[in-house]
Order: sequence, then structure tokens, then C-alpha cells
Amino acid sequence: MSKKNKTAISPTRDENYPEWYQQVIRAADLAENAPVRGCMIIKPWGYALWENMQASLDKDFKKTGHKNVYFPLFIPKSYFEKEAKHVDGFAKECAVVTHSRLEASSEGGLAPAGELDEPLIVRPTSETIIGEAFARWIQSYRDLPLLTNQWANVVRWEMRTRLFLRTSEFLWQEGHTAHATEEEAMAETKQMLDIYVNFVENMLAIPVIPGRKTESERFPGAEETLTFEAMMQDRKALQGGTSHFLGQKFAKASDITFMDKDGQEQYAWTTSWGVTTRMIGAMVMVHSDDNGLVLPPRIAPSQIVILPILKDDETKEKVLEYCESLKAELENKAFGDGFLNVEMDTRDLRGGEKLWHWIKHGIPMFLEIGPRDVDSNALVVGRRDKDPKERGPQSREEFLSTVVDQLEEMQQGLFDKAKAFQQEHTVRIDTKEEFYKFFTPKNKEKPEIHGGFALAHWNGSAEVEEQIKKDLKVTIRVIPNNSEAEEGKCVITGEPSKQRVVFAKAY
RNA sequence: CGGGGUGUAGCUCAGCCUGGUAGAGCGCUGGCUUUGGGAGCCAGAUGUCGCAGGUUCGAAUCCUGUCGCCCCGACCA
Repeated sequence: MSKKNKTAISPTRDENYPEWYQQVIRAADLAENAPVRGCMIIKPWGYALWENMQASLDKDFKKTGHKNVYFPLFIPKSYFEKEAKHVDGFAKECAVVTHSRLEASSEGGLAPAGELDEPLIVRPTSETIIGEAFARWIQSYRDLPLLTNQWANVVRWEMRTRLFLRTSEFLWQEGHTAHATEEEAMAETKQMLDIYVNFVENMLAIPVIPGRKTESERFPGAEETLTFEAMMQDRKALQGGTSHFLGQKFAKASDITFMDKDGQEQYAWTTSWGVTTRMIGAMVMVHSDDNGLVLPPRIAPSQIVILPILKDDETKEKVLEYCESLKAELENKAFGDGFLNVEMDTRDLRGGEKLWHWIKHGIPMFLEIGPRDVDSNALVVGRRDKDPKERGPQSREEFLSTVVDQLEEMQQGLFDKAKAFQQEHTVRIDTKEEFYKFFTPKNKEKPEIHGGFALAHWNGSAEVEEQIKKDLKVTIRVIPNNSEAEEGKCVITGEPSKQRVVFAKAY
């Protein structure tokens, strides 16, 4: 029974990162593939994470004056055709509804019937249909700014899908706002990015690099796309969310106009911004280890699980009683915006099996309590951010007085660890040779984990972006906000550049 | 849509080449023994072998067609 080197998840991250990711999700019961191609079934433990994300972000949105709305799933094709670049960007991945009923077919079974006059597009995003409403709602500068958000599902018919990271249907929020001036709309775009970055760093403990996208990576139809990028444990980049300054493009497409103070009719300035269930995938890939999911305490559905050790009928009752009272005390402790959530697992399973179940589910803290602990008024505490072997006894009193601090320390620890990893694999590169070497695996047949973020100078041309994408599958992930002005030479062409940008392979 | 692969128990797969009517491991159910690091033994349940034709006395196995899925490319939160 040598479990010393055995990991709960196989393969390990080093052996096969993509497969490891799938196995972590499966072992943690977050989600599974649905019978419908490219779609997922989100299971209770996974959906609870999404609910916690929703609750946190929704509060931030409301605090900054946004109101929730709901628009239809279906968008008339004619609406969608209004903005040319938008069409270019999304047309290839739209699901289209063309019929309104089913009839018995001659081959048996059912066949679509009742063809619609105008096909309906299942929304890949809602700019166009919300624009139509904004045009009616907005008449005067007094109607501005108009600040809305909706929680919804969208469909983008993807070729290749992976649970949470890319699915044909996914859940998200999309904010849509309209403003009287360019400055105000730009300020909104930036504010929402700040809210996202703050959320992701503080709640999900994922360090990110905020900035803006290059023209080729922008949202179809946007004038500016702000974004934040995070580094996964395979050193690839994952775009977390985006905030778009749409200029007056969509206002012109949907005819969103208003009368300004001087009685002049003007086009409004609009923004849109969103984050998706992809955040769950990011969290899995940033924090989890070879024993399964690791959840930051603030976003975990429950922070603590109590595992009573029920040896015999004699002691069973007193152990359970002790655990119940401990649970009640813990649930009275303030944590985050509410109170601690505590699970109690009294299933009739062997202790080891039960413990590993919760380790794989990523619960931040687990308490093993048996008759010995009850007698000494103590408990055995284990933390998910440490080796399972390291767990040890604490007195009940000591534990209760430090538990919240311990969880906060864990939250911060996960962030610090991820930040250190990101910094360790972020390098400044100044020659083309070094750049190509950085992004080329040693073993081409079975690429090892390699590369990372390269901070390099860029001449600003789309040709260079295309070349490195073709040669190395590397893209410019973000032009960082905090990157200091620095004279340099484009790492590919040698042409002058004023700032370093982040190059990486991406999800 | 191009190239490759695959479909057998809830899951992972063997069996196919060389036809004889279905297997393993895991999981599940029950019993006994265990229990502070993923238990052991025993007993059980579970399948129109993706679908439709064909060859044959007989097809999971051979042939034809068809559908689904997976991997690699182009596209993407």
C-alpha cells in the first residue's frame, strides 16, 4: 500500500497537461460532456462556483450603477447584418433557427416544418439586439448614461471544445452601456476592466496582466478592447475577460442617437464587457495540483468539510454531537461577504477514501474528528494548499480563533504562488534567435511544458503578428498598462519601438 | 471542410487478422472482516457488440453503405 508517490490525478501535469485538466474536472465533479456536441453539463459543485462568481460580480456592477436586464436568445438575422466587422467576426460560428415546428416525416421520426420568414440567430453576443432597444430608449442627453448588464447563455458554434475553456454554449454576463461622450465611454470601459481585475485577483487569486489588445485581436467591431491575461501552469496564456470601447460604430449601426444640451442630434458612445464560465477553467488550471482541484477559500462553495471518524456505535453519538456543535460555531463566523460554509460528510465510507474525495474536490480545509479528539477537545486540521501528510492536531479553541485567518492566509498564499510562477516564466527577450528558441519545444513530437510570457519590442505591424503566429503559434496577448515607455527595437524586424508587449502561446 | 483514428457493460478497454452466439479491470449492490492516508475476501446485477443491408448453416468478427465521436490542421471568450 505504498501511497507515498501516488497522486490522485493521473496523468500528472508534467506527463500530459490537457489530459490532467480533464481529469481534475472529472474527479472534482465540476462538469461533464453533454450528449450535445461541444456542450457541457455543469454539476452542482461546478455551478456553485459560477453562482459565487455571479454574486460577487453582480454586486460590483450594481455598486457602479448598472441595472440588470434580459434580452431574447434569438436575434433576427437582419439586426445582425448591421455592423459589417461584427458579421465578419461571428458569422462563421452562429447557430441559426429556421423552422418553428416539427412534423412526422415520411421516414418515421420528426422533420422540421413551418419555415420562418426571417431566420433567427441564437445570440453569440447581444450588441445588435440591445442596440435596437437602446435606440428607442435613448432620446435625450438626460437618458444617458444608460448602464445595463445581463446574465445569459450564448452560443458560438466551435470546432474544437474543452470543458469550461471553450464550449459551444457557455454562460456569461454581458454589460452594455451608452454614453454622451467619448471620454465617458472610455472611462466606463476602463472601470469595468478594473472591476474584473480586482475580482479575479482577490476572489479567484489569479494574478493577471491588464492592458489592451492589438487591432488584430480586438472584438469584431470594437475600436478598443481592454483585456487581462493570466498564465496557466503549462505557461500558456488565457484571456480572462474583455471590456470593449465600441466608439460610435454600433450606435451608427443601430441608430442610437440623442439630443445634446445644445439641441444637436448626436450618436451615442457605447461599450460592452463580459466574463464567462471560462473563469472556472482558468481557476482550475492556475491552482490545481496532481491531487486534483484546489479552490481559493473566497470562491469555494464550502470552505471546510468535517469528516467524523465513526469507529463504533459506542462513540458514534458523542463524535457526531461534537461535530454538529463545531459546525454550528463555524457557520457563525463571518467570512468574505457572508459566513463560513461548512460541509459534514457522514457517509459510511472508509476514512481515507472520504478524505481523498474532498481533496480531489478542492475543499480548502478538512477536519478529521474522532473519539480521541472529542476526549481532548481537539481536531485534526488539513489544508488543501499543503501536503495532505502535513495535517495535524489543533485544540478546538485555537482552531476556532484562527480559522478565518488561516483561510485568508491560504487565499493570499495561492495568489502569491501563482504570481511567483508567472514572474518566473516571464522573460525579456531582445533577439529574434532567442525569441524563437524560447517558444520552440526541445521535443517536437511530444512537446514538454516550455516557453511562457515573452516581453519584447514590437514595431506595431500586423505582418509581424502574422509571421510569429504562423511560425510559432505565438500571439501578442496584451499591450500591458503598466509597461514603462522604453526605446527599443522590434524583436523581429529591428524597427524602432517604444514599449514592450506580452507574447505567448494562448488558449 | 482536408488528413488520421474509433464505435463492445455506468467508465476504460480486450476479443475482430484466423466467423461458432460476450470478456477483464474499475464502478455498482449485498454479506463478513477491517477502519486516524485511497481496504480485503466472498457473492451478485448489468450488454439488441453505433445503425442498416449483404455473404454464411452460423457474424462483435468478413463485405457494402450510413451515422456519431475523438485526434491533427484553418477559426475562436
